[in-house]
Amino acid sequence: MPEGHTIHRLARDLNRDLKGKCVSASSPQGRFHAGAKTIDSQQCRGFEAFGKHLVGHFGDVDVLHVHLGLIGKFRPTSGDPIGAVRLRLTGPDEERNWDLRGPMVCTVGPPDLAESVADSVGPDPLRRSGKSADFIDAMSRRRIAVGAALLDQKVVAGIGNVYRAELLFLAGISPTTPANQLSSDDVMQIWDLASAQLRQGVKLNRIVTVDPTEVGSTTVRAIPRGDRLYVYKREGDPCRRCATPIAMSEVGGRKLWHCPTCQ
DNA sequence: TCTTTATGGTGAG
DNA sequence: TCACCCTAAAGAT
Repeated sequence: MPEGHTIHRLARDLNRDLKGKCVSASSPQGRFHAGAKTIDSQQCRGFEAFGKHLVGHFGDVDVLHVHLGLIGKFRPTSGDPIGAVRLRLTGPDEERNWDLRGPMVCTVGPPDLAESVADSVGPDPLRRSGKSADFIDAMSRRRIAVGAALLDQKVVAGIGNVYRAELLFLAGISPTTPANQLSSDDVMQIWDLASAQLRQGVKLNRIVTVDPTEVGSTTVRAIPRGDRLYVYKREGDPCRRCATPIAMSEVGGRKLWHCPTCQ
């Protein structure tokens, strides 16, 4: 489930378990022997997220870079490794492991690796350094559809296919509007919504964009699966606000859902 | 139980 | 534009 919120949450959880601790690292699957050996038995100095990129600091000079891609998982487990575990990290609690499977990227490099990862993406609304001005500037330079621009990690870091659809619904913007033709109010609204929604995603460890009162719940946590989103994967279902059937199209090479009336 | 699909991104052609 | 990476939940049977 990797959009930006997942990675920021992962960094937080990994820090709670491993930051400041001596960590053992291994590659049960075998494809990351050298990298695991490099960070093995070193002190974990902390993890941080840049959009969908996870960066871990070990010892004085070693940097771990992980990108989960579409199918990667990095989860706490116990017992023998199951399946192809690329990297296993274990802290002082030897019964608890963090197992990485199916990542798109898993490398270890020198200190400037962290910098190059940070520089490879645009502003991240979940980081203090993520500035709305950079987002506004990037949007003004794109003639492509806003629905495509929001998937470009150079424009804004951390938004994926679920959030782009949901944010555009919340903002009431048609996905095919050229990014550089949006009003400055619309662009700022998208940024603020992204910031708030991703932050909630980190807190809940899941994507919930609907207002609980609109689906008969009292809290966001009580919303049943299937009622948590406004448009994503709801083709043909009635819009939660106007009952117009949700439409599906392809924008930026990926499926995008929207309400033709509300947007 | 098997098949399909996916919240991502790269690199070849 | 498409194959690929190669997990795992959801859907089909």
